[in-house]
Amino acid sequence: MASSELSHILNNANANLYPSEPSLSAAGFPTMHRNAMFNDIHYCNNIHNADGSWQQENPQFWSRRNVLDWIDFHVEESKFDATLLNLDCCNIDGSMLCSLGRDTMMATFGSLLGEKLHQSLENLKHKHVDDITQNYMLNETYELLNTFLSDLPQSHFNEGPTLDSVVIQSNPTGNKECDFSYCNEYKTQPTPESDNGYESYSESLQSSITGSFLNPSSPESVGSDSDPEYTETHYTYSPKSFIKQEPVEKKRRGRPPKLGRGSELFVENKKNKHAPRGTHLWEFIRDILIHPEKNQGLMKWEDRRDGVFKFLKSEAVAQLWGQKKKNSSMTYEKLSRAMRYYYKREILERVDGRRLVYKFGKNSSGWKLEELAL
DNA sequence: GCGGGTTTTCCTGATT
DNA sequence: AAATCAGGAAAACCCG
Repeated sequence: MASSELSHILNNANANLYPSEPSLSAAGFPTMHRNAMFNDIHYCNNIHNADGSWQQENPQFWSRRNVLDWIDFHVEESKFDATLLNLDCCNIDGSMLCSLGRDTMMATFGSLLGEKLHQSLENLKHKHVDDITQNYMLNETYELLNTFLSDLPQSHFNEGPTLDSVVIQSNPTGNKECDFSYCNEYKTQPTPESDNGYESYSESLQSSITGSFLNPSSPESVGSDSDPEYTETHYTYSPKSFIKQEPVEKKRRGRPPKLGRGSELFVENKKNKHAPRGTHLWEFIRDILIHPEKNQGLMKWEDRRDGVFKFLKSEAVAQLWGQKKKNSSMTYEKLSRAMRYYYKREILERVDGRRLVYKFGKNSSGWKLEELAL
């Protein structure tokens, strides 16, 4: 940690220990009697918070500087004596911070500050997970609407504006490169001074969840998703519904779906191309986990070393998997059945008694820190 | 075309 | 009560 940053913390803390204007923060509003949620989400103007970007960013993606700013804010607010801080513990990035449990937090920062930090972190995590869910649903709606509009017979609407043009026109930056799909998950931009080698914002956008996960990093998965042979789905419009129609009628993979689960209105497109080689489910899951900057709160490591992980947004992950396999009817229930088959092959190990928690087994690879370091 | 591997789909029943 | 887990069965699809 840079010594300037240390002194930054200590100075701020000391200034609060011996304030010239008691009970007023630098921003001029009382620091007492505000709940943690309010502080974390709505406070924006504290001048001590030199960078401030931690407030809008998912804690998973915080830089070391963000973590420091966040600790600084809470040290300052709780009038904690910063000289008691083990400063080595502050030199971590967001993903490491998020892996600390409540007990570790208390042991590291003391029961008072530790509890406060833990609460704050949980609030911020939940806030961002909720954002992701909302955006995910928004994006789905967008895609449906957009496909619907673009495939309407032109005589009906006389070449009216597409959803894209509407969205883009209302976007002051006019950045047409920004594919709406999943990009909204990046509601806020990362800090320009990002110090940990994360991708730039635009790069993140371009390789947004869809793109990046469709190009798994494992050797087996190379080029797995740049399928030029992607066959477009066609739709017909009728006053009652709009129905996807395959150019060539092919049977759906797996047991024939039973009619009656929404299939009357929306006949799913069926796979009409080979699933790319190497796009195994466990690799897809692994790649979400090893790219925390793109993970967006979908999954998290429970025990990084042992390969224990948890689904945070099980249905969202299933939808992504379905999107990758061009199967919009994928659900967590089906995905989890495939996951359970991995137990026998020891690609996964069972984790008893914990919902949505799995563990990589000895026949999986590419997730261990040592492997990734290579 | 065949067979093995890997899902996908559906299902029943149990557990949390 | 709803979500999740467990695992059997059957089928689809890929690949060698």
